[in-house]
Amino acid sequence: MASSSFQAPRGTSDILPEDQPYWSYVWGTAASVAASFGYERIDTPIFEETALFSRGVGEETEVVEKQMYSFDDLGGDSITLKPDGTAPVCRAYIQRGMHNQPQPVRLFYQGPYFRYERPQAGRFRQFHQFGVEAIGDASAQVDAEVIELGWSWLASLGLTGLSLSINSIGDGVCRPGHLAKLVEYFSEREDGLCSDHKGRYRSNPLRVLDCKKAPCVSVSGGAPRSVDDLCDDCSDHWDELRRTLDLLVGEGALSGYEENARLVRGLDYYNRTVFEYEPAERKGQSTIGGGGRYDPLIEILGGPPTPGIGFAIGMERVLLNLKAQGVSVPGGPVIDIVCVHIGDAAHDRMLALASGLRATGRTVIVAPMGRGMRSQMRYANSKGARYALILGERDLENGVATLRSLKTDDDQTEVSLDPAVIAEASR
RNA sequence: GUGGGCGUAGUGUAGUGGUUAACACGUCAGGUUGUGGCCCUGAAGAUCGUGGGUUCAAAUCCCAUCGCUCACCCCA
Repeated sequence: MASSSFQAPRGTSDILPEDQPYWSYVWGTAASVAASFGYERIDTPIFEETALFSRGVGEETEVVEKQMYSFDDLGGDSITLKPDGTAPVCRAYIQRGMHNQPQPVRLFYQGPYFRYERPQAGRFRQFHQFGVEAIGDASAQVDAEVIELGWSWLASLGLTGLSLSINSIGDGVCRPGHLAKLVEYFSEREDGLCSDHKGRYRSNPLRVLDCKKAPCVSVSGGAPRSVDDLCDDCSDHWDELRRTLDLLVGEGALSGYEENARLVRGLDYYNRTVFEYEPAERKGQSTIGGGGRYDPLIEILGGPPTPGIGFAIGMERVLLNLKAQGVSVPGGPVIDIVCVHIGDAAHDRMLALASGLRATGRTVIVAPMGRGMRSQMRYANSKGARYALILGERDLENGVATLRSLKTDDDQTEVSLDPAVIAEASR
């Protein structure tokens, strides 16, 4: 590996052919599970106006403050590679007038996201998410539907040992009061907080609850819980959510859930319901996906007041766990036939046969030029081909070729130089 | 942004001061006349991440730097 050669940028990776079966399995399953819930695919641009994120995700979030890939384009506009999927989808909802469709509008998406961070296991600068948004319905039943959808996908992939945590963080009515109580609680116990949060609990007390360091964990254990401070509306919503989830658990659609008062989310747009999916092994990243309700967001982005809820699940994290659990996925493409040719005339004739065979649906490779027959046969074998189709000068005169099976010993037949015949023989 | 570990052919490794840096897998070419897998032979492929220092002598010791990786933070 010469140091002068290029490398993929830090935190990015190539998805090599050997990995593609995993990706298409996971992608494909996501699309079909989402479709089975009546969700429709949407693709938004890779980049958006910077302000969409600073306003939508929140000026003071970690993501906006120090993780965005932003730049001025040649026209002088500030552009940002999307760090998040929800804000762009909401932008599209507003811009494309989706409030004129039957509500809620159910959408799903999959694609790359960008955050400038120090990479580690399951965390990259370019990563991929499968996400879902249900916009235009404030009921707790939609929360449960979204939660079930994500769970259903993860389970259908073959992942085991997953867990689901839920919480309610209140809304504009009750959250201010709760935050004030939290600040008061922490101010009385400031000495017990970890060094990171001693001075910072005032600006964002919720962060302390999320802190995994021993001091903060023990202090926040007794902290006021947001679910205890919910206003009537939020409280009803919370009760209704749990009732619906219990129903789903009873039906076996969910294996269970945990109420976690310490669960908060790092993006500002969340309110009421928040949730996370956690993998069996807590090595590396402890969350493979999460989401929540974001009722204020559409209005913040300039649309009519419209409730919404969604989740995003990290593809790389799903794949990490899939591989760790040894889940097997459908294999990649199989080469049906490698065309082995002896002599230029045979090669030229092979080209026509190969296209004819491809037209019948066969996957065909013509062996490399300039190699002996033995070498071409070895090539065919190492490509894992099912058959070698052998054509030499002698055969040209006789109008036949040899179709040799590479999966069974000494199994070959003569075939005429007709794609339909060869396709049939290589069934 | 903070800390730990690691950097030798495409991949995985050996080599801890001394002649042309080794092995396996992989790649390519051969093993007689038109046939793969196993086996055999051969070839290509590494300025030992980079720069500097110590030494008669450095992949090997020291320093710096870059990169990779793991963790913290945060999140998917």
